[in-house]
Amino acid sequence: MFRTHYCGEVTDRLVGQDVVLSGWVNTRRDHGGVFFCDLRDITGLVQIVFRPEEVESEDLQKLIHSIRTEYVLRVEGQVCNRLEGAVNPNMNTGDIEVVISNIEILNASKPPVFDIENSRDVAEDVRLKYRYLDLRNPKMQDIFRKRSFFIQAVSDFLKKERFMYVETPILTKSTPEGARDYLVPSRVDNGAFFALPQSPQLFKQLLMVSGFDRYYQIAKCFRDEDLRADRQPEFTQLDIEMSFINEEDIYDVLDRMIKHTFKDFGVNVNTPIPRISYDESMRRFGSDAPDLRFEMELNDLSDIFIDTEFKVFQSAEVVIGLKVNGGSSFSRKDLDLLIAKAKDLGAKGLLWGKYTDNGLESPLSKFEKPDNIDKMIAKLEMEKGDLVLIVSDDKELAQTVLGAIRKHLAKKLGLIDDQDYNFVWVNDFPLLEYNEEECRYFAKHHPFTAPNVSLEELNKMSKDEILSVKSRAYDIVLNGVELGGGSIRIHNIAMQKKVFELLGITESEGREKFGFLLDALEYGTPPHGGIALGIDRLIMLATKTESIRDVIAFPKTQRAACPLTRAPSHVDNTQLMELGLKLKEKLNFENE
RNA sequence: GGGGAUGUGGUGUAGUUGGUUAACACGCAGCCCUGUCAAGGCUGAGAUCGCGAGUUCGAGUCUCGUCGUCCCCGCCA
Repeated sequence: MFRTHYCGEVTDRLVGQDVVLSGWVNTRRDHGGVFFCDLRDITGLVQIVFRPEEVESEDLQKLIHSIRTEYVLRVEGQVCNRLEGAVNPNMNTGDIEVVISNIEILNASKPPVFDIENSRDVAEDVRLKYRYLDLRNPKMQDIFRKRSFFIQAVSDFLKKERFMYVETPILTKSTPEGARDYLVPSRVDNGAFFALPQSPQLFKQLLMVSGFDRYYQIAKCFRDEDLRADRQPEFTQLDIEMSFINEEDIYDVLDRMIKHTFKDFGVNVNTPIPRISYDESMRRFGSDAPDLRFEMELNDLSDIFIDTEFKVFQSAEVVIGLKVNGGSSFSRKDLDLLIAKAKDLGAKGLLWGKYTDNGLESPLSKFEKPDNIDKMIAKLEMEKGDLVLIVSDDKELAQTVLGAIRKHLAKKLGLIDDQDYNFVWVNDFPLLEYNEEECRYFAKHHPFTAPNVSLEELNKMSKDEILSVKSRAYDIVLNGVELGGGSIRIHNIAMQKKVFELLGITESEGREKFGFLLDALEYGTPPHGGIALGIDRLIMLATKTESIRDVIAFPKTQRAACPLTRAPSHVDNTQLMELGLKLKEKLNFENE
């Protein structure tokens, strides 16, 4: 028997009892005679004491002094109250200790590459190379415990709501829209490739066609795009789909699910979760994932400057201002940094104005009528000491740039209460967006999202009118981070064909890429819709971690590699030949 | 593809305007030590400063290139 109790659960109620514990040596304090050791397992630490006078065997004494950090031990002993003055209030089990009668080294350990307790301060590539050591850190284990509890709470909730868990293929078909696919070559059909799913989107729709009614899955998804602090090529979604529902049913189930599951994080979520339209969110917050934990809204100043003689304003679609309370204390350098940031985000520039006792100190004063400046100050309700930041540009760009600056400043100025969990639904997205580079329309969500107009209406519309059509898509946003999104799907073949047409997907292309879906739509597809939540991001927010890598047990580095396994790796030619593959010769510029 | 940051014993850091034996803490090894919990004391080992080239009498320090890691833009929901 390896244990009767877990280390962190040895309490003063067990005083006098004999226990068996197993775990790792967290720290050891060897006094030559008496020997202390904090033994660690998944539940925490407990101090074990070895007193030489209580053990006769000299071999055992030798063994004890050979114990090193991270050795794996099995100990037998008696739970005792600690001696007077020896209680450790910083330890959960600090009022007791286990006095050892026997000890067994189950396994030795090389000295750990880094200090387990402080592993989070170690360079990340080292942590990832020795991830199994990094994950011994209790803070890391706590993250994964929360992650696990969340998944279990979700499953419990969805079970009660009559959802069925179904697994969908990992080896599937490459589809044109969306992110770059990860490809897997077929051995049986050389030259053909599977793709790893970017999401189980089409399969869950097919399950609705099958009459499964309500489906969910903890689904691994793969997207071969560049990584970020909150983006991994392989990530996990909570994928949900429901039949015979509309948006309200989605909002209802998700509101209750989020409330239920966030209880585990000690967070009370007020429901119903408020909703905001895409247009309003862009207008007020400059983002389709607004952070509502603080105010500081964007303000459209276009009408004030309608008669401007300032060329920059004349040529722009909109003039948008962002008032920063107390911002006139910003230094020239602060402002330069903001200007650089704005330009980095694609703005042509960023104007500023400090409202002080001398009026508005601003580069704008040279060019703009005093009257207009006064109107702006009035509209923004500026007070002495405030700052205004102005971007004039195309509408979406100006909004996005100021939206990013808004978030940046809120962080910098400490406007955000980090105990706050602010959920919001964003809906009424445009159905389509125009891509300038490829000169065609793309689905804002994906090509299977239902428009919120009927097919008859859609057929009657001009190109311009169609651009203003909204979709039945929705995103759930937490603290300015898009947690997930979904939509009511198209369940009618004619509508699906129409949307493909709008997207420039030809009849034959649609048939080739999505033929199975088009077929299915003709066999009695129920109205349906769903949503997918990014589990990794959700756990990041719930555990207040800065990096998605902290909530994934074995994550990839920015170059999409795994320092632990050294994947991806080269394979030998036999393997390639079986797959009908040959590597392109590497170009060699040795003799320059 | 672009911009930025960074790389010094096992780990975390220091290293002044280029100057000779690269410092400190933790860890590690040996010895001592019976109440510690960052145990303590003594002794010791361990880095040619990511790699390559260059400038220089002399490079951890300057220049260029390269590789890794991280952040951001593009890309991606």
